[in-house]
Amino acid sequence: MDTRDAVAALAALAQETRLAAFRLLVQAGDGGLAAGEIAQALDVPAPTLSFHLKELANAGLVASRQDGRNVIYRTAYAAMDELIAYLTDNCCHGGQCLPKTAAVATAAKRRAKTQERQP
Amino acid sequence: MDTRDAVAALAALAQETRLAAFRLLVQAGDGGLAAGEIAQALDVPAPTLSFHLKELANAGLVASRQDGRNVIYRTAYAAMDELIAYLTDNCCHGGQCLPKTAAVATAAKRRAKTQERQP
DNA sequence: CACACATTTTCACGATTCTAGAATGATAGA
DNA sequence: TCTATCATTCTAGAATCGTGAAAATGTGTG
Repeated sequence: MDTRDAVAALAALAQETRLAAFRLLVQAGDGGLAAGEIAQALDVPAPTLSFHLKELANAGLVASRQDGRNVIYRTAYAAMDELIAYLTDNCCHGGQCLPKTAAVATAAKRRAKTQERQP
Repeated sequence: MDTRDAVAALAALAQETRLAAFRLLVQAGDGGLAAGEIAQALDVPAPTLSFHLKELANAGLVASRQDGRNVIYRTAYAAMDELIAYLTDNCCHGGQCLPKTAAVATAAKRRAKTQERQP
């Protein structure tokens, strides 16, 4: 994940409704949630939610699939993982944040070598 | 760190110039950097940088101190740690992101009990 | 095919954010 | 005190973002 992607992911999460929607999807797990369910749970008009889900999708943080006439959204854990790896690696130089987070920084570096997931 | 703080921190980092400044400060380490040095390094006009540094400071991600006629900024590692803890805890439910990041989630929970740093 | 329903797209408006020139405040040295 | 330097605040214009009504698209059912 490069800086451009990181800024996009951070911007996607830096909005109350979107963060709430994302957290809801994380809670929902791999099964995901229909757009309507999210809209109802968050008490947000459908068009507004659709706008935000699109933002999250553009940032690669969620994926969608059609299920009948519903659209099911689910979190893309890989993207979230990459974001956290970016933060621990670039913004916690040498694991200065917390001793325990240093372990992740190294995991992040290892991931960087493996590279290429989602095109 | 509650959701409000998390959104503020994410918003603070979700901007190219601010993320670049923050990364620079992380690289600089505990010694920090003068506002002018950052402005020069990033090739950004002083008023623009000042605006962004203020945003970072408001989000609690950086701290400043006066040193002669310079103002030295340094990263507030605790805040960054809390942000990462929030993300791993709330957006990687059960460490689904990556096996290795699960360790951090537990560290985050442990931190939550310890609580209270910076007022 | 016609209908009902879920979602997305389009559009317009107001609010917020980003940018940088000009002016102001603070500090050190002559 | 005067001057130079560094940083911030003031200000205004441009750009971006968030919102929700109305219309359009797609999907399953009768």
